[in-house]
Amino acid sequence: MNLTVAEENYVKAIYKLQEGDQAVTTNALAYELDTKPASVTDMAKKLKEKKLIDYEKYQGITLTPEGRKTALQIVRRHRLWECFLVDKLSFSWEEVHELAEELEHVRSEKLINRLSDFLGNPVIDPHGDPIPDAHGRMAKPRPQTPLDQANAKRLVVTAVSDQSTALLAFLNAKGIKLGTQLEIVAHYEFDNSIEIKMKHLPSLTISEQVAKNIMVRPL
Amino acid sequence: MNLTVAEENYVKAIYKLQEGDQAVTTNALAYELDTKPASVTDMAKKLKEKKLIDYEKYQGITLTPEGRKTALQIVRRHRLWECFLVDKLSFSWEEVHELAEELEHVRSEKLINRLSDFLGNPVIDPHGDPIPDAHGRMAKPRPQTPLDQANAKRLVVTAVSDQSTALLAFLNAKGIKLGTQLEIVAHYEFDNSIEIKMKHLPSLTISEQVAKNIMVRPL
DNA sequence: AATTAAATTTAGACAAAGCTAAATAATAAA
DNA sequence: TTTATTATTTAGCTTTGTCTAAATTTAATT
Repeated sequence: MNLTVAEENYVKAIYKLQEGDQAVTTNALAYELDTKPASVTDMAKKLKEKKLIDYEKYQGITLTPEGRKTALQIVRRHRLWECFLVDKLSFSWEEVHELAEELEHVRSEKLINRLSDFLGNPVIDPHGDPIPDAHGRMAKPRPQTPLDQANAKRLVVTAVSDQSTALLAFLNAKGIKLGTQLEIVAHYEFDNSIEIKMKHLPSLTISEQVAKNIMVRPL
Repeated sequence: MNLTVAEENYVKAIYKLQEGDQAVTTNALAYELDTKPASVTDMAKKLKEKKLIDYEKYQGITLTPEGRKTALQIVRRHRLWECFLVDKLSFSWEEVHELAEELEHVRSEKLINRLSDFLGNPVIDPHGDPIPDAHGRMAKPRPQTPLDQANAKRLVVTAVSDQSTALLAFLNAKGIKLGTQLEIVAHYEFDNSIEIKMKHLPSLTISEQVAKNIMVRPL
């Protein structure tokens, strides 16, 4: 099936938002893709036509098996390019997302399989996310929660989910990166902030807004 | 300046067709881009607006200095990706054109400069064409003529200019590739064919049509 | 159950990039 | 220098992906 770049981006976003079998809402998708709900409705009709999603008016969106397969291909391409940029071209992990976002739309099985071989068939990308293989099989993402929902005290950063350049640059400035160990000092409900502490550094207060995008697992 | 993929393709094609100061015609550009003259006229107006070309009704198209700079950036990206695909991912030279055609539209100076470093800053691509450096400077293409216009007898293949997949596959089947040495046995005017001979192989007849796209230099 | 609020969809419009068919300009031929 | 031919442009339409504003449906709250 020949998809446009826009269609691929929708499929990828639906995959990202679809937890389990819950349908993705029009609004959530519009927010994720930085577009308007009306545009999402339009595209939903097209993707349904192409049998990539199940969609009934007002009922939200879920990927079909075919749609899921497509999404996994795109995710594979994205994550392999991220590996390439970091491992071979010495980019830092917070720089690669936007570039991979473009490179992922070059559709060639042969290219991507050779790229994978060239990189030694990696199974996780620089953000700690697993890479689907050529058949769409992928390691289960390690149990991770957003930092604002973590209950354990001592944690390690495993990924950053909403990969806007601004956020990544912010984290970089604070010295927070993949593998960073930190502990939660306090969670202030009254102003939605979290105080964290990293070794050898003074403690640091961040907003829940930011914390939501930092994925961690217990150490 | 932010160009669309279509605009980049036009600029690149104009660069390719513009020999010296001669203006490129609407028809030639339409043929090169596999589109219609009316579409070229439309795009010419946009590119003039963006100051990438000089264009007056019925007078043909030439690149402005700014347009030439843009074209050289695109050519640089294209040729570096071709090197990457051949040198690092083991593609053969006739496979890479279409992939590079897509990769070239990922616009990032940093990416392309790092890619160049990673490849050892090559100065010619797998087709034998020179690669512009980061400032748009490029070695003069070596003196080469299309095979149908060669006067010397003993020749070496330096490039293939019209890089359609069909043509490249045809040449591959015949064993003609970059660096192949051959001699012209005879040029038959009456049916526009050329008989050539490669070492250790029986002689071979090809059409002028094909020969036009094989660039050679005297050996 | 009725009303309000929120989410979603429809209707109509726009920009980009292309097309066809018709009109016009430039060039070549008689 | 007319006429015929070829090249180019214009006019109007199509598709893709987006938008805003209005209408409608679903969900939440009285």
